[in-house]
Amino acid sequence: MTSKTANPRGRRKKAAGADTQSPLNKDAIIAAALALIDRDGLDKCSLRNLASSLGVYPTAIYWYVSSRELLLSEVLAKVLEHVAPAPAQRWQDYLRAAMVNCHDAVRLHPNIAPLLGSQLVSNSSTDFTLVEGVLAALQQAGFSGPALSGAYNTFIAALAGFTTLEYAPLPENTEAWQHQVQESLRTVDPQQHPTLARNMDQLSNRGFSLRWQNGVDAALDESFRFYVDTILCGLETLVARR
Amino acid sequence: MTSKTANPRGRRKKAAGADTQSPLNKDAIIAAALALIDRDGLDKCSLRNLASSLGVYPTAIYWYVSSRELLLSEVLAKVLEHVAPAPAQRWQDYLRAAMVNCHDAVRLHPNIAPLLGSQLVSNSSTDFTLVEGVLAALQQAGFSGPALSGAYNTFIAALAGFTTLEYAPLPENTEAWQHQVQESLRTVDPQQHPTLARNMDQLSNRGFSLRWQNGVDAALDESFRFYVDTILCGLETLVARR
DNA sequence: ACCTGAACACCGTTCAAGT
DNA sequence: ACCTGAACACCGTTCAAGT
Repeated sequence: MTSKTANPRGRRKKAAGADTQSPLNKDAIIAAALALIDRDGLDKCSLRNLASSLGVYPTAIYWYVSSRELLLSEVLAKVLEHVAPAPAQRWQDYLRAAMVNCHDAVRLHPNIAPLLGSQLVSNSSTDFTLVEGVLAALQQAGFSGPALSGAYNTFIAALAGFTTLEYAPLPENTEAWQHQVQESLRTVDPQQHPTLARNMDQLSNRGFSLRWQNGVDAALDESFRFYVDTILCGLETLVARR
Repeated sequence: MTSKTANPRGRRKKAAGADTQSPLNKDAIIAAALALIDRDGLDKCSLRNLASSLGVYPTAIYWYVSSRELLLSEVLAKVLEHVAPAPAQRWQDYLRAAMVNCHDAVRLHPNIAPLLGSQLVSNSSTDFTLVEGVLAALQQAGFSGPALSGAYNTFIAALAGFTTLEYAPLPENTEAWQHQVQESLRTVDPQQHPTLARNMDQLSNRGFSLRWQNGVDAALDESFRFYVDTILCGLETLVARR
């Protein structure tokens, strides 16, 4: 790699996998950050690595973005750009589509999963499309007043919950840690944990906290469908009780 | 503060809020880490700050703990130590108690919330008490085979989901950011987002992604009860359909 | 066995300076 | 307006050395 200071013309440096040397702008920074996250993971997306991939000095990024935290929240917003579904006849279809869209979006960029659990709250992108859509669907379902906000928070939590866990990064000790988990599952005491022992074949590497791979290597699509059904059935039943 | 190198006797240094100078051990390290997280937040819990609070050199901690990541997962395990409820007659009561216990545990240590979303998966503490209890409850409910693992993953995801979001850390710009959120809520277009506009008084600072405070300053207890009801109703309805 | 102390390879962010 | 370049105050982790 060439030295950073050996750049006498002041021209944009050419990094290894750098994109075009077009003028820097916010969208290009966000796109490059997402590419870096997809390739190397969330904590490898430092401002220094990001700047290097863009062929600029680290501090140049601060002209367009005020902090790493806000940059990452914009990356998440970009990933979730199109999760708000098209209007649907049945409110159940709208909510189901939102959950599936969110799941699909994160599956394409699994390394942003930790952001889903901690930044979805502070989205604030003034884009209330999904918020309005979910509220309208829940109101159509029959929720109003305090129950509407309860149902809304329930749904948003459900939207993030499963997917956050499914793609949560597992320890990097891929060698030792994986065998340790497998060993602890193999030595489960059937006296002490009978239900676990009896269903081990179904749960091994498929159940949360019983896995040594995450959703990238061991998808949980069947459980996700069950999860979506549970949320929608729960909302249906609750609204019928009023 | 006294210099770190001015410690000629080799005695334990006395830090500002340090505990007893008892011999270092894993439990003391975990307890000190949790105290530091409670006081200053998750990312202020560096090995260096932690060591300083224990009156030792940063690298001393590595004798007891192999990495910061595993230390934090042990801190989470300690916080969730007693979430597994006592056996209950009705499976619904067991699952509800587990969710309430988890919520209560995190409420006491809200700054660990991000760990809940990303480390609960890799618990691996060989403590399968909760896993077995949840599986037994779901089997008692009537789930078996693939549906059991679907129900299990659904419940674990539900266990972490709401609480993770409720206590997720919001941007530190408490001055500017809070007003920005409030302003964007005040200027919501009733034409474009009618349901949101009509229910703004219920949702302002109470709805996810419509808040400028997190669960510490603005609890969401009512929504949480709604959420628990939704999960349990959903599972009840799904099992009845089989 | 347990801890010190130096060192390595990083971080995010601020700020003055260039063009 | 936009970027460079140096600097500040940090990081996690490794490893040799002490006791």
